Amino acid sequence: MIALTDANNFYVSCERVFNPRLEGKPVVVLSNNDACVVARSNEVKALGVKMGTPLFEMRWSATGPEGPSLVHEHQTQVFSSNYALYGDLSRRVMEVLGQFTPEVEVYSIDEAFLGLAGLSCEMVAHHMRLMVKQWTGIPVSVGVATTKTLAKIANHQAKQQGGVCVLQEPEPVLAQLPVSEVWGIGRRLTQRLEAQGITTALHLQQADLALIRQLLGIVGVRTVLELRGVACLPLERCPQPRKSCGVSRGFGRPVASLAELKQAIASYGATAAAKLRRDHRVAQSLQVFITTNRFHPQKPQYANSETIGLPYPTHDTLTIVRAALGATERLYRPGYTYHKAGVMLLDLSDGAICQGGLFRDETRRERVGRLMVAVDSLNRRFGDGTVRWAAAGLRQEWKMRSEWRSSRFTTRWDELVVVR
DNA sequence: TCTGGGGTCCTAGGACCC
DNA sequence: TCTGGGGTCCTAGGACCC
Repeated sequence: MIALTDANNFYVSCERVFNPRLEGKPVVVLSNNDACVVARSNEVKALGVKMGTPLFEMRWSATGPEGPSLVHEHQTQVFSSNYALYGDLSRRVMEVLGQFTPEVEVYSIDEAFLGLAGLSCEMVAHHMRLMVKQWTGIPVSVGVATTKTLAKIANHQAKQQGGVCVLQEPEPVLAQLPVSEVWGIGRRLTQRLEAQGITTALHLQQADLALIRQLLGIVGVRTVLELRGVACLPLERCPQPRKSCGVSRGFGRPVASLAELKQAIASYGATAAAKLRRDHRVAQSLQVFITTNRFHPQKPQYANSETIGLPYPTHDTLTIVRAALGATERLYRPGYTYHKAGVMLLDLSDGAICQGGLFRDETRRERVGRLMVAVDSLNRRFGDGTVRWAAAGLRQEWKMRSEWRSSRFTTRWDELVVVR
């Protein structure tokens, strides 16, 4: 049997751990740039606010721009996202789960698959829920079934039944479940299936495999088999090393000048390079993209990207940022207001395996390597941003909005919770 | 005024090889 | 008259997930 644990309204729950006054109140957490709702407390879900709703729409009202604001009328508590906090609490939740079995696959920031072979499912599921809540403050739901896809559905059930569901006989549940709720069936595939009269998970489970192969490809066939209890997706205990690593952001205000665009790209490139070093990976190429705001079609639109090969696989900020800035100069067109930009590092490989370059300056490589180690350790010890790159600018007026971020209670000495 | 970010996998088509 | 078959690699686009 496989369990899927999934935290309830995870980001909202993280905020409540350090601010119990939020309990029972409507709470939302916003995406980057304070743009969209990405986590909702049950109270907010009950108000009919959809996942992904832009904040400005919530500030209008449920009925349109003229009505009373959902935020004000219901005293909704609004938070900017605080990934330092959520990431750390996620790590703690996973650590607790790891005490029940070594068979843990961390699937996302708030979900894990667990192999329960040889364990008493019902008992373990309840115990896990209790321990995670007691030791981290985070409420989780646990679904158990014979395959990952069915465990997802069991978890969906658990959320409506007090937190635990062991799915022995899936069929009655599948009959009630819209096909769009099945893991792996998104918006487009739902349309394709519905056109064939396949509207419930049970229809999908019983569909003809040849038809599914044609309609949804090999991935869809796996989904159908998984619904039938044939495991096609193994538990992945060791995360596969990343193949790409990107950093992109929308700007806090429109950016028109090349100088500011280059600051942003330098900043994102430096962040991406630091991630690479943390993972002990190196990149062989990179891509830079810039774009105007597609939500303002009446304004002139421009979006473009450039992919560049690096002279040798590297994770050094100087090489990466220099290459990214060169691309930015070639991509830039005056006369537009830019809204978003990003740097993606591609063709990643293991940094421990280093292919020397025929014309590579080994002395410089070693010196730059030592510089990176120094910068990383200072930032690790004293907090991100302690040492920054001048190319990223000092004032950074383009920086994303983050007006309502709570403290980083668990990862910054100067932001510890205060008890009066 | 205000509309997220970071990933993965699969497929089809083109270029190229023998 | 008649123009193969089998394979790899790369890329872009489309789909999905949280």
